[in-house]
Amino acid sequence: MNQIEHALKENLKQAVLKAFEVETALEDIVIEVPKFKEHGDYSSNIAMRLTKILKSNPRMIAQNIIEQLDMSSIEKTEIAGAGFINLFLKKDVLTQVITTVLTEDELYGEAKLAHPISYNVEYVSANPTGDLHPGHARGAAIGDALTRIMKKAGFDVTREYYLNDAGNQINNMAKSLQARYLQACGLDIAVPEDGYHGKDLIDIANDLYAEIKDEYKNVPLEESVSYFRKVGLEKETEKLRNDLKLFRVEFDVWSSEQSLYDRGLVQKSLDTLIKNGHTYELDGALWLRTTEYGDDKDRVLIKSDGSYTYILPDIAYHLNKKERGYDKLVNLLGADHHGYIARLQAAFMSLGYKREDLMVDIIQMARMIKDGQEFKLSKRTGKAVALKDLIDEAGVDAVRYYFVSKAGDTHMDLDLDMANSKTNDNPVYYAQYAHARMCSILRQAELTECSDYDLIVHEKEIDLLKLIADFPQLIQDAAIARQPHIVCLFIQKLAASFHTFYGECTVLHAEEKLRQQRLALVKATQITLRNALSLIGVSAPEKM
RNA sequence: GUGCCCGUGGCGCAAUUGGAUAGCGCAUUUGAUUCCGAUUCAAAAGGCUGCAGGUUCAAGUCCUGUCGGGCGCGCCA
Repeated sequence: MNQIEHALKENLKQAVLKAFEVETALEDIVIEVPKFKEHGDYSSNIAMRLTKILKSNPRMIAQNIIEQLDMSSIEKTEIAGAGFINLFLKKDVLTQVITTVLTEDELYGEAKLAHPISYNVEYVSANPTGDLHPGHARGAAIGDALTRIMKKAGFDVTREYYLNDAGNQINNMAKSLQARYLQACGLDIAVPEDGYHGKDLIDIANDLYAEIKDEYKNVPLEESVSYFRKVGLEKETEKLRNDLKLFRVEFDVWSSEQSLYDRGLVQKSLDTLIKNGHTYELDGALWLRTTEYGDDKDRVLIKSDGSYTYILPDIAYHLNKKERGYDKLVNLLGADHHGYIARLQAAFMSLGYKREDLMVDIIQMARMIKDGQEFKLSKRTGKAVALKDLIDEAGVDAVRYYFVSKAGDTHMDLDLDMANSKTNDNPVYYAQYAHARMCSILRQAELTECSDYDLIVHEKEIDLLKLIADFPQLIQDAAIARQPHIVCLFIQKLAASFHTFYGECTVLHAEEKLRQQRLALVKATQITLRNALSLIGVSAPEKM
């Protein structure tokens, strides 16, 4: 319906020009699908928006506009409410979408942009020090769906994971793994207080012991720690990749923090900040004047002992992303790090970049519910709920769908019992079942192309058509707003609309000509639903 | 103490980013299948959008205050 909407907007624009000799930008003409069918297939509030300029009452303006409309694709118009212009389309404008969908197939909904903006989208970026927890899982599901949607919308997207493989937390991980290894050797060594107490390190240590036995048992701790650092990093990173892959989440680029040091980029960004005059020395430390750009206090870059704080490599990382040529950077950040946004953005601007080129979206924490009780999710207590546990409990499809179906900035519960249910109360199965139903119908009949769809007139058929036709625009909306849950809402509506249609309109038992046209409609619905599900990374089974 | 996020029928969430009568699912009550997959459909009931002001043609949405919940507030990462 991109095309239909575009044509309507152009139509309205010309009508406004003819009626009032006022030039309006196409993007200022807003048309929408009304909540209520009685309000037409589309409606526009353009008359109300023009009241200020024209100093006239909106219904009068609306009247003048509709008199100038090109009616070739419009059945009728109405003025309603405070001055809405409601547009009712001719039937064949809607039915032609069937042909479009059947022709484009898996490409239906996809947009091609002549000059796409390039986006770098970073998400998850969990430290390689333990298992992924549900908060990471939510970020992974949303980030993956978002990037699929943005790509479908025609954006140039790179999916990126920032691997914090340097810094204190890695040393802590190394010492913790070292302790676990020595425990495996039979020694009574405690994991450091500020170390990582998760079960994953025990598993890695046991595997390691099986492999190398006592090789490092009697090596002085200071000497062997670098070994455990290296091995721990490798194993933890591998585990991250595998878990994410199991969750159908993959990245185009894995960026290493350590390599920022190795390539001198940390030093370079430090030099830039100093050169730009955004730093000062105090109490033997070097500070970044982030308050200059709205942070609530300045931040230390170099501690008085000469070592760097964590923010410095992060600054280098963002500099590096911009220097790789991306127009826009998007970060999906866990809500527990929201306090970090202001200083990151301030640092970004200190490098000379524009605030709007770094967009940070918060992914709220999620509570896991099982048997009516909450799972606690602490990575360091050793009693963590991991991504893998979730997959075992409810399956990849259900977990992904649940996370994506709620807006990222809302606090949500994931009820694992519901995610396991195979009935109407589970939106994933509801949509998948609809898809299987469509495939079942299509299996039982030969589909032939129809030259026109004159018999598609039933109210439920038209409802389906409108949804299908809206899909391309919906993808644009979801991509621009960075709100993948919009696609899930669409999936629910489409599935529900199909089930209703199914109840009221027989396909296989209809008279031959109608049967063919309805088959084509079912096929178009099936393609659209499948394409929508694939944007969420959820399978569209042909049988269940 | 201070900053950010969230308060929408019993529960979980929507609301086309300021638009028309606040929707959907679950749960509750009632109906529908000799027929394309009942993992389905139809219907009823359920609301002063936490509270109080304000902004305008129009507020769940924006502003101010207030109450409640979550998360931050290191020369940790």
